[in-house]
Amino acid sequence: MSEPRRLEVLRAIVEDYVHSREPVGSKALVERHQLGVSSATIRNDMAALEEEGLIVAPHTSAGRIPTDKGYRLFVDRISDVKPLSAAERRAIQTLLEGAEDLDDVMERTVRLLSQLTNQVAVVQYPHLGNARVRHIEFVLLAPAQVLVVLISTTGRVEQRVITMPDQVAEQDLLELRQHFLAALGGTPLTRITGQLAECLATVPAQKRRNAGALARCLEQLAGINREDRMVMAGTANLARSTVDFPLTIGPILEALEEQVVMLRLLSEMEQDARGVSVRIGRENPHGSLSEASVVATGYGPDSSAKVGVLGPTRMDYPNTMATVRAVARYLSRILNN
Amino acid sequence: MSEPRRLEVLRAIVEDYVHSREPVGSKALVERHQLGVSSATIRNDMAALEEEGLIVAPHTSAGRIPTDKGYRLFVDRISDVKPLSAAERRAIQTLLEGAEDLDDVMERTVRLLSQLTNQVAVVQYPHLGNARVRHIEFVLLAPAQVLVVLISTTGRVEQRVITMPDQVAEQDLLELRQHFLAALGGTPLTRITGQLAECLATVPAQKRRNAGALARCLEQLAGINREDRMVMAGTANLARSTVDFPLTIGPILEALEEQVVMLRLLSEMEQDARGVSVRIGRENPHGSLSEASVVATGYGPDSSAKVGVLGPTRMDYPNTMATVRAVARYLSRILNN
DNA sequence: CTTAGCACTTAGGCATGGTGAGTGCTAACC
DNA sequence: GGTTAGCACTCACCATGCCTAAGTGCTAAG
Repeated sequence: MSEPRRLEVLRAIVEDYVHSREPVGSKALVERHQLGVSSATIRNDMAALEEEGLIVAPHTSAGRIPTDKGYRLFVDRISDVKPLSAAERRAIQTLLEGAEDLDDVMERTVRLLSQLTNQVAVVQYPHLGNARVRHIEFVLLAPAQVLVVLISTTGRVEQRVITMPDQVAEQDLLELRQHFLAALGGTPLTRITGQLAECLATVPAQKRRNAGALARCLEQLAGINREDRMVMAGTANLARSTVDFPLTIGPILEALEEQVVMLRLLSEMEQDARGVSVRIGRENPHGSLSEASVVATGYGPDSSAKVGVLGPTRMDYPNTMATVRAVARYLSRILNN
Repeated sequence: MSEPRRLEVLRAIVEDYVHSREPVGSKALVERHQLGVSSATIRNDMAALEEEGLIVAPHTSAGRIPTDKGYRLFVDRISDVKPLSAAERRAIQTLLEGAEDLDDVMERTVRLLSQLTNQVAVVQYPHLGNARVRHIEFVLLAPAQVLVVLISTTGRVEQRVITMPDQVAEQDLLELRQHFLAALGGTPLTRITGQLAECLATVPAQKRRNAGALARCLEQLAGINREDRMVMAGTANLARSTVDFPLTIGPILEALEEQVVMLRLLSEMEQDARGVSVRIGRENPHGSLSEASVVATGYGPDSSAKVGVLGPTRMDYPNTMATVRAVARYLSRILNN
């Protein structure tokens, strides 16, 4: 009972099951694959695979289906990441290059990914990373209303309108802006709190209240960590793929709506050597995802933000992994500009 | 066979069916409601109602369920809009008042609405309405990179970073800004294209290319009509309510993801005298929504942006209508500040 | 180690029959 | 006229039993 053939049998089972959605038996297996042995031999192999917990029979006399562990072995040791077709590459490239701003890029990415994989796609907004303060603007909208704009070195712009405690003149705002900018310019967004305190100390007392309000606002703007935002698309695919066991779609939709759950899950996923990370079925922390798999990878300069898809454990891993990886690469490239 | 009693029977059927999800028969009806007549009489009434197309029997010997037309009559003539409980009112108020910016308000609104109604909630971003240009800012980020900011009188801020065709000095930008602002200040966002053309004509030739780039960008920013954006929550509720007939959930999810479909649907809905608008089953344009109902209403100063929910035709209309209306009112109030 | 053969298990399809809910109709009643 | 009781009739639904096809594990031989 040779080890390599047993793996080959597992691969065949996974591939057939992913394709047909039905338990696959020994006879069907020898018919559809060139294994060079009889069904009886396959049965022996299958018994061994079942012994190892890689496949199970749903009932006494049905074929076998892979377990989570079986998929895991398949993903880790057996499957190759299939290269994408040229057409797919072109589609990704042209679609992403047409994007106008960051929101648009994110939007297009999820749509594209969900269409290419026929699954639910998810993308996390890029990290602030080591972004620093590049510009600050205070714009007087009304006697006591100020638009505060904070621009980081990554090109990210955050803004908010606040109401000032005291009336404020245009000239004052300009001065305050210079003052803050001088103190904060080049400071990492994660560190501006300390600088702001120092900075405030040197402001003349009668402007202190206004300056304090502005400072608090800047602090909040810097704290808006986009990394905890995500975009999603393709939930309709979920309905299609769970048509056989619609019991689980509710919990999965709930988990997806609870973005916190997905975000934690994504950030926990470390990518392996091949550049993608896979969580299969019960490997997922959240119980409601016990029949779902997540394929994700990082993108961007430090690969800290994640992009990926979610689908049934019975998914086409090689293809999905390839697509996710490709999209992440193009995404990184686009964002470098 | 009195007309009022027949309507009473229809009401009873609708209420029971919404509650139990099962066809309701004549006997059960007289037991659960004080109709003062026997089941035989009810049968006669039911036959008449079926004749009018207000109810149907799924098969020969089951109870009756309301048709779309039956729900329509129920909504239009029979049901009252139930007032919300004090607790619900408080919940709405406190939750919405805690919001920080517009995005946050939208987000909280859909979550709240989907939780209160146990359905899918949808809210359209407010219209630009008759917003006018209030401020323009050009911020030099790098030798040829400029952040363009457009602020409207409604407090909306749109921004984008563009790359200039030629190098540009800080001073030039300041002048261009003054120039544009002088020409555009107070112009409705919908009309700035003409003004921009005039304005460009008076720019010195060597600055023309840069000015043109900035003008195009401003035009685009003004054109970003937030009205064609919407936020959605509670898709998981959809799965729960379609647990009986999961066939339709796929198409509905698709329609929801195709935001265009929903947006057109929402904007087509005119609210009636009671301040809410209802589309029932096949009244919806899109075929995939033939088993769904939409309850929506306008909010904001001119009630042009819409907020509403989507659920199965078998929904608790009185409650849903009351909740949608209440949320819309609080939403309008919040946005007035 | 591989294979053929065989006994064994079981899901799923199909016909059968019984049951209960609900109907429509008719004839009597107020 | 509207209302009611009674009754025959219709189906969905369920349980039962039977059969078949698929697939297995095991054993003994190659």
